Amino acid sequence: MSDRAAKGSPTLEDVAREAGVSRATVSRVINGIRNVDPSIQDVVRRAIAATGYVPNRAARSLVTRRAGSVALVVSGAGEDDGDGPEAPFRGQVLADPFFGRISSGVVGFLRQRGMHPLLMLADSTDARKQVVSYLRQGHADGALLVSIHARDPLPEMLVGAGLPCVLFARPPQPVPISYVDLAHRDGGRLAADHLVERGCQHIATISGPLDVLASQDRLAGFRDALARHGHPYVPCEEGNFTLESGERAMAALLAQHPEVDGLFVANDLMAQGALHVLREGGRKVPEDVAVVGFDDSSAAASARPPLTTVRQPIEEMAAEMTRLLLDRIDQPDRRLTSVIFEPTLVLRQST
Amino acid sequence: MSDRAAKGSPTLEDVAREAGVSRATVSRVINGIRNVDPSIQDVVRRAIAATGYVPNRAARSLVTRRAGSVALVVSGAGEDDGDGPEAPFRGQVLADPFFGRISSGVVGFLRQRGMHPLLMLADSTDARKQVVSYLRQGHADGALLVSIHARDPLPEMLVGAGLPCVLFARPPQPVPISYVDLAHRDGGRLAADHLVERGCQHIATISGPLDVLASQDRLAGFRDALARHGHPYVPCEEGNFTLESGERAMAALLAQHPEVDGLFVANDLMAQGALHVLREGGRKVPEDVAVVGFDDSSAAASARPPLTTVRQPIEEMAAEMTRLLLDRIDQPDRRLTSVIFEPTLVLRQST
DNA sequence: GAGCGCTGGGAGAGCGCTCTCTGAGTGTGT
DNA sequence: ACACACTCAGAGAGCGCTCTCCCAGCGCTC
Repeated sequence: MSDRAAKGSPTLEDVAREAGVSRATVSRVINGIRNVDPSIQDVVRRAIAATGYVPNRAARSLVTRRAGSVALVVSGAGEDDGDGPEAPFRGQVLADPFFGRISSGVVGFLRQRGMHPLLMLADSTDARKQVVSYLRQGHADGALLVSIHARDPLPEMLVGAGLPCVLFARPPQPVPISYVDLAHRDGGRLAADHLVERGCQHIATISGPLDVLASQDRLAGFRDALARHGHPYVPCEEGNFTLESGERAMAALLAQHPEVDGLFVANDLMAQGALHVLREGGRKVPEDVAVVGFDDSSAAASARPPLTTVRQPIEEMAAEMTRLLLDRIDQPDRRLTSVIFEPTLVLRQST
Repeated sequence: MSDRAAKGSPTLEDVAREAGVSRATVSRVINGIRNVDPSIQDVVRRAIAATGYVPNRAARSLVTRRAGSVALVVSGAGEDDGDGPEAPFRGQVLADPFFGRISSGVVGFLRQRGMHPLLMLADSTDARKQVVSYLRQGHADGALLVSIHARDPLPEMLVGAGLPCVLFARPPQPVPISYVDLAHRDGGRLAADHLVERGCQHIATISGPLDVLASQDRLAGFRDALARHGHPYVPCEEGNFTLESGERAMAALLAQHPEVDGLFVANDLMAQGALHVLREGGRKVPEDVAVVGFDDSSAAASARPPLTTVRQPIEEMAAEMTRLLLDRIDQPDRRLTSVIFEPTLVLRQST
């Protein structure tokens, strides 16, 4: 007790002495490997408890060459660079609940394995380099990558550095990386089927930015389904996923197509903006116009009326992404695998 | 090149050989210590570039006894325990934009020092134990603690384990820990002064849960200021920071005090709920009722009308919290310091 | 010119762990 | 009875780095 206090925390050696066995045996017990006599296991475990031993992570990973942790990297938001280092809060990416739900899923999954993610932001060329070099130092065994926009070079940089890596969402260019994604087309289809079923005759949509794959797919799925239902033409305004852009798009739609009675909006935040404009325009939702959102974010529940919306199982997707990464770290040679999740329709009062 | 590929990544030894100096010298150059001849520094740097050397984090922290990273721990949300481990997504804490803004501030500050936080959730007794043991293994040199509610035992557990630690928000019980906090009373005062100045005569408030220190302080500051302005009595309904509770509280307030023409709500989300109820009740905001929120969250900007609100500089607070922790890690013996931030009033259309 | 401090660099001892190798002890087959 | 396999535990060599010695060289004082 006293000498331990002087020497810092107890080591394997201390436990071994306490238990009257060798370091190797204690190590075996701790890592649960090979055949150790049960009675000796007991003695060792008692010694561990007595000394209050905790394995030293650095020493362990020095020899195993494993960090025992993974990084959660949020990338993008800085295609254009040359940004000053004096902008530490630039980009509210982390404050986006979408990202929060991903963290939730990742943390929830990792903790079951006694792990915790390293949170990193890669929003400029410099930051991306820093991330790669940091990971190469062995701070993490792999990376979970949430990329904000197209043409992000980070996935390739990580693969180039030999780091296991899984993406959230399919990469725009084909890169040999595992990923999880949502069947966005099916989400669009769900919305379309629902609006038709509700009896809407004049259906329009507000899409996300069309350089984003997910936006394209949601729109395509929506249009395809409507075409099958006999609506070959669907008015569409493009937004950029913000509330204001939703308001703008709705106003434009209303001006050009005042007869609209059914609306699909590519995310909940824009849908909330659309609701504002519809209300100001004197349209009742859902009586005059039925509105379907996308994501099932908190904005959907807090909108008035609450939004019917296409739900992405983000937490489950994030958990699966994490599982894929851990698998890959364990077996680097295994074939790449990707998992596509199906969206579901959440019915609320807006339709 | 070829032998390096065979042996994994290059080590100090490799760089030393390439540069024709000793390991120690290379180490000195990398860590920028002591006097190394500039010409030799140059040679070494070239050798580092040539070999593509990256220092091995594990080896380094084994000898320095420093992890070189800190943990961001979100605690609480599980006073009551005995929860099954099968609930990985329980608690949407991480999806809360409030927490997102904290992460943003922390990450933004740390990255300037080439560091990244470890994200941990401590929402049950088991999880808290796991967190402490994980940190004791040396995964991080200290913890940033965001505690969700009162009587969280984690701060004391961490201090007990000898881990440097800084809290976001003042601990309910006096614990010898540094913290950052907002002058919540001043926030309440700002709201009161503003409503009085706007000419409101019948002022009411919706408070947060009154077992939370911040809620108490906001209410007390609000009441004190109103009393000074000659409003000794202020109707108050207690909410729990959710949208629904804001709706409920507003309905109750409206029923008992239909004459209300000024309202202070202890957070933006509840204020948004209040706005819904006011609109349904046919009251115009701000003409009939002026509404002030708290936080300046995204809900404030997306509300209709946009909310006048008391702004917490969360990112700055988080950055300062991080600075305090790093200071403490560097100089463990230094006196505890805490920093209180002043709120500001953000004027929008709701008043 | 002997003694001194001061600077620049090398040698080498670990940090705490894992893991291979070795060897003692215990069955099992013929 | 002996060879052989098999189980279990210890010895010891590192993993890659830092950091404390230690020593060589140089310029200075007296």
